[in-house]
Amino acid sequence: MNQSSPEQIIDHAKVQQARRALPEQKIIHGLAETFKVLSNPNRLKIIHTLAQQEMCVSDLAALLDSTDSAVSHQLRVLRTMRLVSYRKDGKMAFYTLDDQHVRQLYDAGLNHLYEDTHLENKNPDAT
Amino acid sequence: MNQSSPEQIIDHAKVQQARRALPEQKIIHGLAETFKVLSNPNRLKIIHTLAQQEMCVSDLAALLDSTDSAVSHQLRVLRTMRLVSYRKDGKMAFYTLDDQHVRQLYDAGLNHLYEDTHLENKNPDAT
DNA sequence: CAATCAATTGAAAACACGCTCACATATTTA
DNA sequence: TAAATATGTGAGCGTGTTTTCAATTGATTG
Repeated sequence: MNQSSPEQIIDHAKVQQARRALPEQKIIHGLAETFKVLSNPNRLKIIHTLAQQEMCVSDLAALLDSTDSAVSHQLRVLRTMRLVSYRKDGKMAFYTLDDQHVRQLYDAGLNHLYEDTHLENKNPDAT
Repeated sequence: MNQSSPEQIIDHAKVQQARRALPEQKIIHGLAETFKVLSNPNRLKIIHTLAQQEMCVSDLAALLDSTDSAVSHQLRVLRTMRLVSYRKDGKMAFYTLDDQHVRQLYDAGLNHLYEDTHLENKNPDAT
């Protein structure tokens, strides 16, 4: 926080009105968290892929041209946020996307980007 | 990139199919950029506020309980991404949101978060 | 013109992120 | 049981992001 604020407010009424219009801190922070998880290319690819099918760690690593370890770390992030779930089969772990609202945000982002970029949507993933 | 990948692929066909299903790098990176700008609480508040009304730098600083300088730096980020525009009036600068698609993503995020919060607060504990 | 004020800027500090590396764990196979 | 395999984890390193701080710019005011 900023205890010492010698900053000059220009329009008190406007600031107060805007303050009332803001969502609570809890909501804003949750929202930032949600968008942050979508702000990394490799996590986006994981989300995109696991939205369509389950996949094990080493195949994801191959897909992302990354290492098992790096992918495992990312999956832990997604697990902690309860965005993915997995089933164990022997020594392997098959992950799937387990959060509909993140998927919808991902799709919304994709659609807007395609509109803006004037590209054709080459991804018939409207399941 | 990862040139030396001694990692073992389990299901070649699945990896290849998933690779074809991925959007191009350019799209994925743009998407990550878009979400990244929404991944910071103060930027979210700025976006929320400027979507409703114009506001000058020092009032935004008061609203966010931050400093003029910090806010100015954030506004530069948003300006660079062409998400906000501003008009100068004397020594003051009044900013407004100038990107409809980021606003829609913000709203989509908010809606989903509210939905989720309402749903998950229902605790079916009493059986 | 000097003082004041809103805003901006550059550099550095403070902090957060993502990867690698080495090792641990658990399961299967020889 | 020993070796191999798939995954998970903690520490540490390089990098990027956000804030702070001091200084600057440009516009107003006394």
